[in-house]
Amino acid sequence: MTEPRPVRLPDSPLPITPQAQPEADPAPVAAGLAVERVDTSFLETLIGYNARRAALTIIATFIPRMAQFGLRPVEFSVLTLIGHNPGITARQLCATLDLQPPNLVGMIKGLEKRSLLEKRDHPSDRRAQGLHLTPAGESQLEQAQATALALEVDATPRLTPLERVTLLRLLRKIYQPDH
Amino acid sequence: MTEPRPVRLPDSPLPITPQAQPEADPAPVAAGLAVERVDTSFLETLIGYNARRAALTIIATFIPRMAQFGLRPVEFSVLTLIGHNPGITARQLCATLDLQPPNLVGMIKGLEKRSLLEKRDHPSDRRAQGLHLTPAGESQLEQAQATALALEVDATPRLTPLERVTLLRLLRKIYQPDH
DNA sequence: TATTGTTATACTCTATAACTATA
DNA sequence: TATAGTTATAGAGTATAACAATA
Repeated sequence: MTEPRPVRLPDSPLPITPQAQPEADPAPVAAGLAVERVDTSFLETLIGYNARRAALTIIATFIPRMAQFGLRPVEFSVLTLIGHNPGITARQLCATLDLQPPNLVGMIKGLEKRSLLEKRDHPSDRRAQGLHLTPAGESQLEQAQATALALEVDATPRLTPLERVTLLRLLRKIYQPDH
Repeated sequence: MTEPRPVRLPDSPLPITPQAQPEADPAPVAAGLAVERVDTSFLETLIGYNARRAALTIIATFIPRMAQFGLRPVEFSVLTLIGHNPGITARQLCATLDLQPPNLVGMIKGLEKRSLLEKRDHPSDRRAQGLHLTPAGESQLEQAQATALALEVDATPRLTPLERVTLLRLLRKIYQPDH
């Protein structure tokens, strides 16, 4: 077995500088030295890694604060889109939020059972149903949206208003390829 | 039942401009009009929503390209950290990547069975084990890292190099509160 | 023939409780 | 008493196949 060797890449965009390694020991220690500070420099060069970590951080604040409304992240998105788009269909929700139709069925059913939304006949397609908020749903959504705006700022306290705008613009460029 | 009313917030950071609504109809249509273009303006003001959508977009490219190495996103992160931090413990991996220890056990076991990493005695704590890549693991990791760097650029074609640097910096400010 | 909504189902991911060996 | 690693298990999230009604 060879001496543990830090991985290096030829084209790394940032210098990869691992911990100082133990010099060759006269009495070789099979286990090596303990790691004191974890080097995360390579992962931090990856947008996917950083975006995922940031999203999970905000969601970790979102979930407990939205629990008062009984809304999980995707349920909040669904309710928001119905509120701003009365008569939207399940198919349109799936396309907009990148959901699989079977996974939306139970969600709609639950929100309907809680009297937050209702299905109506679609005006031109008898296969489809238009989704509409009830007055209770609209009231709930208004409070939930205010909570969402406030918690986002609380969850990202180190971002300035300008940085927020910049960040939103760059993130949209990733998942909206044709805008 | 009242006329469908678009939700408005007093303090919305961006103007919320829903679709033009149907004027009051002399013969009231219970179902309303169909939605033509979905208004997502409110969700697009939320960093959490945009970060999640962007992360999922990149991961959707990551998964099929990393399948050739049999590495899923978290497995790639684990292998990377072990490669750059020989002797790191499971506890340190969990703390760094925000994983639950029980969820790491099977992953380590699988990577060990594939001879990509090995456990060694920890030099000072007999409860813990130091994790090290095998030569096969290091080789695999080098190729996987090169693939990860390339696919990120492919998955975010509309970002300039400067925008990438800016985005990484802002995302890190979210999930690294004390840097 | 294609699409909307649906059911059933399976697979992955994540979280909690409880245990052991050691610090 | 606290911590590192582990087991078992439950829940949430996500994916595919197949179907009825309608386009």
